[in-house]
Amino acid sequence: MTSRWLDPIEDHAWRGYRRMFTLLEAQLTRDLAEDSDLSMADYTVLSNLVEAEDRRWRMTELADHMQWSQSRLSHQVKRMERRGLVAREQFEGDGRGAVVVLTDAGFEAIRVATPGHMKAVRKHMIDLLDEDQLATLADIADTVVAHLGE
Amino acid sequence: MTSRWLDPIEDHAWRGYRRMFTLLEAQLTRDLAEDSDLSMADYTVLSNLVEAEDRRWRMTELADHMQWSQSRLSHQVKRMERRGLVAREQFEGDGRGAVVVLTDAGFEAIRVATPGHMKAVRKHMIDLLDEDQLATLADIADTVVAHLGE
DNA sequence: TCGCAGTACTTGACGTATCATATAGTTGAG
DNA sequence: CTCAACTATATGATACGTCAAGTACTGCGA
Repeated sequence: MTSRWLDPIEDHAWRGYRRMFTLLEAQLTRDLAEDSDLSMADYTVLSNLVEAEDRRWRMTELADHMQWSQSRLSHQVKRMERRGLVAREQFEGDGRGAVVVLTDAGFEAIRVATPGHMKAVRKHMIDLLDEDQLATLADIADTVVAHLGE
Repeated sequence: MTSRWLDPIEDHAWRGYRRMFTLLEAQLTRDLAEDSDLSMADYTVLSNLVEAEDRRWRMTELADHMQWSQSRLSHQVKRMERRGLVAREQFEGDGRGAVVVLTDAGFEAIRVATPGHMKAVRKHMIDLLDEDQLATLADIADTVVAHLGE
């Protein structure tokens, strides 16, 4: 059924991409869980907060930045709040607004987890590729993201 | 925090890849849901069954082939069975074995869904890339999959 | 042929993602 | 100044995915 829709090169690229991301996601999730008690979702939220000024971010803006739905972020933050990784504050100047803040525990959690996680990213993907491949991957991603994007 | 772990090209490739796959997955899921009542998981299972001889596959082998856990497949099949897309049969010759079979309804569902889905795959990814990029993407995927693989 | 280790699969609990809906605060037209 | 439309966020239902545990059958050594 495939050859009707994609030629061999396209098919190879598409199936390969699908398989790669399935496996990679599973592996990174496992590695991260092993030495950190964090899920990929936790890690993503925490790393964005760490990179932010003042370790805080307004809900909507963070959701946009991460390209998550507001609902997804809201649920995620609720779970993380329960575990003490983040806290919520009122946004000054707009009674509807909420701000997520990285707690000390959250900061500590990602500080500890990052070296291992980035090692895994290298091991399972980045270090397997040469510079041309990395550059092409970046191009591909930019192209696709620009098309879907914003 | 990034530059400590990845150089600029690596970082660009990595963040780009993550963003691409987040957006692409979401878009394909939405497109598929719009004209088919199928999730990506449904679609994947159905398309593997369609490609199989006799429209059937033993659980373990299908799970291996798709690189899914048995549990994941079992849950998915249960949900699909409930909707009449697949059926389960006993595996002859081993009382423990189970076989998933594509029903007529399941066949019809994927027959109808495939053109639109493949159009979306082209539109949001394949047709955006030139032949070199596709070939490189296939290489990258093969490399990563071989590393993680089997 | 007994019994136990191993294999095939299912189930339950829980975290995660989506959509639809609810709630509360804001803003602008009149 | 009021109210309807809009925005920011939260929540409930349900689908999805993982891990751990359970059930049931197989096969093999003693």
